Amino acid sequence: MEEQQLANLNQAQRDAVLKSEGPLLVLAGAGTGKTKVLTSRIIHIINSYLASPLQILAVTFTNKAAAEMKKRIGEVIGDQVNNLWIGTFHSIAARITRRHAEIVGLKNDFTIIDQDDQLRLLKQIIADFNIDTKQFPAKNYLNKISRMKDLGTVQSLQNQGREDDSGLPKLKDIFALYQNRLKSMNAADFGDLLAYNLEIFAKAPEVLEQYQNKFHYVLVDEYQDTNNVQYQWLLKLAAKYQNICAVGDDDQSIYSWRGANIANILRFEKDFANASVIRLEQNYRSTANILKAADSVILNNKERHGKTLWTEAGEGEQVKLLSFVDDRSEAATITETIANYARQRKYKLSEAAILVRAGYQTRAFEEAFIRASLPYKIIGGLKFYERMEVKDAICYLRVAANFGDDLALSRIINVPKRGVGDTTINNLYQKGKSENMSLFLAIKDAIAKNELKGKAKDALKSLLEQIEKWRAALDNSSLPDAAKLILMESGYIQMWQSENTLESQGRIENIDEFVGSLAEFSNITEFLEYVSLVEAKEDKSVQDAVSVMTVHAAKGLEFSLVFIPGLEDGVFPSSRSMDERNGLEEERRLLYVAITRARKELVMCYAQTRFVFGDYQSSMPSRFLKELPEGVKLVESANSFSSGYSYGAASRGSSGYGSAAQTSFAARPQTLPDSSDPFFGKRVFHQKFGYGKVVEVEGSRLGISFEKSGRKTVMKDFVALVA
DNA sequence: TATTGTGTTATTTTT
DNA sequence: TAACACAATA
Repeated sequence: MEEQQLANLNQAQRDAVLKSEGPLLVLAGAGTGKTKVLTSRIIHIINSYLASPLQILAVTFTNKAAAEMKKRIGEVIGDQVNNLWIGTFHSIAARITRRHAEIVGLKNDFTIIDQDDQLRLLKQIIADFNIDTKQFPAKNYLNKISRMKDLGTVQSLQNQGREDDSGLPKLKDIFALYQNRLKSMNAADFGDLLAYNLEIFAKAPEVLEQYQNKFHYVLVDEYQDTNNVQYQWLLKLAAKYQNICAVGDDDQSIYSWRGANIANILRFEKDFANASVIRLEQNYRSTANILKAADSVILNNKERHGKTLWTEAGEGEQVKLLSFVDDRSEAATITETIANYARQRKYKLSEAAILVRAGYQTRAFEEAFIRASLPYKIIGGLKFYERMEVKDAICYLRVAANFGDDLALSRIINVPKRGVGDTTINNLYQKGKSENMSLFLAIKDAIAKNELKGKAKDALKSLLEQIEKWRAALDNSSLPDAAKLILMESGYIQMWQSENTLESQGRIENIDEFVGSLAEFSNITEFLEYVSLVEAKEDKSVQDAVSVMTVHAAKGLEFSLVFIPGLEDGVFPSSRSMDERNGLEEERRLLYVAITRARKELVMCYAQTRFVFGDYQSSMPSRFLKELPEGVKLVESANSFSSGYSYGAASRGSSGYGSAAQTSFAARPQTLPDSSDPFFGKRVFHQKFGYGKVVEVEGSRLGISFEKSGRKTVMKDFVALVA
């Protein structure tokens, strides 16, 4: 059994599995079998009796990754898998916090609030502060507070006499109030879960010791994405046995804006004495050409351990680079290419993916796919439990389950409309605050003391009565039955029914699905824990469809055929990143992630002009394209006039503008501004911008002062000289 | 209180 | 463009 496990591994993988003692960093490149190593390692530890499952801690970032590992391990060791401490950072931290909640001033049934609730709460708090919310939106406070929790800089804010560097007025006070309110609601946000663990460990060393003694082996997935608090947490838990195995890829660190600190993986050997480092460099996913492209891009980064992926697979198809006049022809041609491949049975639709830098780019593809009637799915966006109607429904349940849940109550108090306006709600909220009672009790009190008038009074009175009745329903009937009753009696379903649009019908369907899904839970608490920490199951509605998603969302996935559109300065790399510190390195890693998703074919594209936020923007090809290896050819200068959308025009265009066809874009030497160029100073015509005069020439790029649209930079191939 | 109009502003989002 | 917040109004 043991030998069979090891026989499936290459030398480096085997080394990583067998080196069970002491700190180990496994630098696992894309597609090198990192999950295999993690699972084999755990199986090896158990089967060699180095430790029992209860003594192993394995943390991931996503439920998906945790579930995958659990499944693979379970296939070998059976039910024992359930004794492992395996899960996301947040779920394990929640588990520990619940056990010792009293140490941090919570009850063990505290609720975990999501971003929506966080924002709602912050808005309430900020409202009392006379802050210009235009200049300083609550969102900014939320971001800052989350980041502080990730980075563990909360203490420094509290201890400092002066305000912090964020420029957000009263941040310190608002933060303090925010924490107070959470505490009094017996609630914690995501950042708190980890932070409370550290607080527990600090306040109760015997508790820390208990866990340190318990966990003989600690394993971490995606180590490059850990934030400072997670890092401290791991350091503490692994302190006694020092058997920490961190698996990750510094080249795939793409979440710094969420607090991930790439330094954690870069300085691993300094943090842990006698640490070993093993590199997994044999790639089982992509062709040699794709790996070459990935490597030659990432080589330009300085902040990295350095590794080179290789494969036993052949060269494969050449990586392609396409250029377009605009984003619509880009989308049209990509769509057509995928459709052709599918028709030829070369790739199934589900084997193709379009990876974009930013969400707004998906729209052009959505339109193109609808036009071509090709099945597609946009991955990302709202998750099931985040949809408005589902959240509303959940909040009804939350209020019924817990009258003190102010956040949930304030969400549904006037949905459907009950004639309870902002002023009423605000007054009640103030009353609750000054008399130190929940919103629910404040309303009750106000009704008893006759402090409300007419419409609002009657509406709130009956709402309160209903809520109390619903609590009984929750106690006495099954979860789906209770939910059905609540959503009917509250008038919530009726509200959507009377709207009677396609959209509202969809919402009702979602509500039905939501109610049905409740059957899997035995009580409301169990369900609420599930929604707060576990993402909804995957959308299984469309099977064979092209995937369109952001590069971030594609991490960890693979596709035979990958398109990366929008490779222009300002899109990829994004304009914001270009002036952020270390921004470009992270963008480059992002591109590296995108490239390494491809198994067989990779097509990269850029467009001359792009319709962004209501008007046309012209842009230069991405600076990263210069970093591609020589073999990557601009194979086709594909043009079409967006007005026609015609595929015929696209192919005609490619012969008409063939001058770029044979040029190796990436290999072309950098040229300096050239005033001797034949274009310089000439009057030219551009399809989109009309007539203009060339005022600057840099290689194939022309700076043109257009008569109508002003100064733009465009590629030489897209303008024609006029007499 | 609810509706309508105006202005502002646009990355990435594992829990 | 389109989504959102907020102010002015019915």
